[in-house]
Amino acid sequence: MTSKKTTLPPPEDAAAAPALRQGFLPKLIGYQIRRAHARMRRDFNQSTADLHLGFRPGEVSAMVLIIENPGLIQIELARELDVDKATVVSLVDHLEKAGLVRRQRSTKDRRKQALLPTREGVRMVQELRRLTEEHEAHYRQRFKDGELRQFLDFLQRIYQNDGA
Amino acid sequence: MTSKKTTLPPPEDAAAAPALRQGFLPKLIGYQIRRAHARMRRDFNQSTADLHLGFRPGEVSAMVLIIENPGLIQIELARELDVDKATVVSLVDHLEKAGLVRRQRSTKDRRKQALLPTREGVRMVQELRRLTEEHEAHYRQRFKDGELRQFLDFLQRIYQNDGA
DNA sequence: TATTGTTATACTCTATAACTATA
DNA sequence: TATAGTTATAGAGTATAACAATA
Repeated sequence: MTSKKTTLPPPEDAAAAPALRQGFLPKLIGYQIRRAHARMRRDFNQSTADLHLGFRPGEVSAMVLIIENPGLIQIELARELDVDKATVVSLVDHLEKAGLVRRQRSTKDRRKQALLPTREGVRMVQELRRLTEEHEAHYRQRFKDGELRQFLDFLQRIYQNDGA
Repeated sequence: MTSKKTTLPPPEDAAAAPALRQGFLPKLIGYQIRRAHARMRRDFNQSTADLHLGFRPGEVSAMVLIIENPGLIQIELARELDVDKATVVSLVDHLEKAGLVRRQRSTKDRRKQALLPTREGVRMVQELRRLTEEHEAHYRQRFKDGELRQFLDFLQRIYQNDGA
């Protein structure tokens, strides 16, 4: 799937080790979700690096949100991404330097920075979308249609904190 | 659930914003898993911080694996945690300084460092287990029994990379 | 006073590369 | 030569605190 140039050991080389006892870990949502996330993130980063794109998951999300909601202000982006406003500043700095978005002070409320995609930004998201879908396909194929819908729903239940 | 002392915006304050358009993001496993993981990790860290324990998810996993497999060597721990061996060195350093594990050179193969829990380590894991189960309960309650089993199975499908 | 954005700073997590010692 | 562990270093990702401009 990806070109492995790392020093990481081959994961789950079935014949290699006699399988460790994991105690109560496998029953923990937190444990399983951490491993699954780390696996996907590493694969994704490797994929973008292979194409000399160097985009990270959070940047793709931000670009999509800006394109879908042109004029989005930074504080709203922070809320949507569930990160601090200071984190968004450096994220947008990076996207702006790459020529993918531009900031525009709101004339109504001059505290606000509206975010707008550039033409290059729109083009890049199209490319990143193709890459992302390709990456996703490797994982989606492990699920039947109904299972995928349910999996996404389960993940959303974790994110939504009303029940907590 | 946790004492919020951060500057993060209140997440999902339903009445606050008119809900952004998310484009294709919600259909992405990668997007949903990233958000879900970030939410759980933040809550967990906050919980341990509140108790002045300061343990992170990866450390709990490592401690459980060492207790369940006394004499585990570092390279095996790295493989199980799916991280580089250098990462394990600093992880074990931390646990050793906290008095929870000790290293013991293998006499058979003096390259290997066997990891053994201290009495204090065993005691700490009992405490961390209680904390972890309490933390998990907030999320588990959003799932029926069958759903939880299926959710854990789905997450494992992501982690296992044979199908990729 | 409260909000938006910014800067400065720091901490966690993790990887890579180069090294030592052992096999 | 290959493996286990270590050290040094660096980068991504994120948070906190203090601040300026604006409301």
